[in-house]
Amino acid sequence: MVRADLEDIAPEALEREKHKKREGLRDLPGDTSNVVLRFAPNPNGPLSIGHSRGVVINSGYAEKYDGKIVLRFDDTDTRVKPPLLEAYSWIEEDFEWLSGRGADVIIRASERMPIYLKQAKKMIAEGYGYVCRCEAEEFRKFREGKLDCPCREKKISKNLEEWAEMESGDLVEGTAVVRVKTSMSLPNPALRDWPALRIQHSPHPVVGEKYKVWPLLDFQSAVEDHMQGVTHIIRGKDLMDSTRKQTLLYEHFGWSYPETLYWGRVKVHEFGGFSTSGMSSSISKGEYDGWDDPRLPTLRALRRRGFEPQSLISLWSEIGLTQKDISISMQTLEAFNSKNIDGICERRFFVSEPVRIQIHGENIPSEAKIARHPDGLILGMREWGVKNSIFIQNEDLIQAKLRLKDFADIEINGSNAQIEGEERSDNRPIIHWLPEEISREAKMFVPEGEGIRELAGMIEDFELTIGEVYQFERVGFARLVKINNGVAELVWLHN
RNA sequence: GCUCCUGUGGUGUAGUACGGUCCAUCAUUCCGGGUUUUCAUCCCGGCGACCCGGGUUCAAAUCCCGGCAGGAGCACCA
Repeated sequence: MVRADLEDIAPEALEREKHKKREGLRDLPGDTSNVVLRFAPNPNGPLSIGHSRGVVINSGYAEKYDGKIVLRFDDTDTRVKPPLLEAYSWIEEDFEWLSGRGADVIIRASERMPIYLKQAKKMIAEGYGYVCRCEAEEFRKFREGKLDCPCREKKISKNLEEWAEMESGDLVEGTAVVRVKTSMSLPNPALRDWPALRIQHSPHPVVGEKYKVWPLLDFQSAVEDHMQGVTHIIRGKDLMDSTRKQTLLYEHFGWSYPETLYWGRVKVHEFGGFSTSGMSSSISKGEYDGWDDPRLPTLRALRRRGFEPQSLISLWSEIGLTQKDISISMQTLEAFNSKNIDGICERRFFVSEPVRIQIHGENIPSEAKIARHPDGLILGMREWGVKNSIFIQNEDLIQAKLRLKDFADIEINGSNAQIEGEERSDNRPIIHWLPEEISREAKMFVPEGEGIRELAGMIEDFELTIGEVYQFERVGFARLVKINNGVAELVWLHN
């Protein structure tokens, strides 16, 4: 009835935008007039592909709302995940490479300790925090049984006294912790009097032995987000309870908690269980060459192989911000990358497992010209001098009649090839090849399972630039990383 | 055990707040074809999905209830 009326009055009102996929990032909730976002990694290694989601999504929103982004190093643990001094600048570089710009504000939690310590003392003084002397195991029982820990009822003055002992270093590690006094009867056990600061006497790589008490993530992060005026927190949904814990703290301090969004767990099919600390120890054991080893899921490795930052941006934008736990494949990233680089990569030949053959014929052309790029996106030709001796791939040798790309039709007999004509005369297979004079020894490193396969071959020695990604025709994309004793070293990218 | 999150083709995603026009979008993979002196790029076509069971309703991917499955937190890690 209503619908029938509408059809008369305003038929366009019934038109619904269907069959359309939403483009770009979903709108941010809340006040978006002055967006401040943050990206907060632990500086215990360079950024990995997993971190890249945070960089891409946060920078995407910063751009969308003309907001600011804070890069904060959460380096308040010297024991379990100790900071790596070099990692701070690595991360800044990785961030800039990926987002195309530096962060608006860069801070290290370790440099902001006075603020956290002051806030902790305030919390204790106001009776919202207390020094708990229970052992971890002991407290676990109280938490599980919804029982108050005896330390909970201590007088504020006593708590402040013990806090002073913690700060001064008089208390040894493990003998005291500052807890936020929420409630022990909360249905969610994670929120019951959660720990905010603990004693750590081991030196910090940045500030040394200056501090004896260090905040845990939930406390440090909560305080710092407020100090920086963060309006929107985008974090993994494994940190949902952090939001709940921190909200309780904010309520106590009379602050208002930022809008919070979450993403789910991401697994990259090709990279099973890599953790920053795991990679770190594998590298020091010599199992990998370094953080940019092509088998590693670090941004440095992807960069070294030849991935463009735009490809990561496309990937994460396509995935968007969802709370689903997902499992993605490098194939998807590679598809984006192929599209991004195909038009800008010069073509070259790489003859793997080369076989030398002699070419014979009446009038062998003395030179060959092959386009730098087949679609003319890059102008110009690769020009070679040609004599009798050439290399072709061992696997191409089995064919009898072949065409040497952009050169001549041939027929192979043993290790000799007869030229049948320069023009293409039929649709015999076309292979890539190299005159001996233009060939340079090369090694291509192809990650394969746990190891790296070293593919020996000859690379076309025509205007090679170190650091450049080339598309090797009929082979795939690879990056020229160096020329070592005359041997070109290539790192495989993808097909 | 307690608390929480998520379930749309092989993978990822749109649609779900306001139920219909959704025989369900787009990307990627895969399959087939076209262009191409690369097994690249590009173009065309195809296969393929609403976790299950009830309920409400003329009508459910969408609302309700109950299952099931996957993931996370309950660290003196981040």
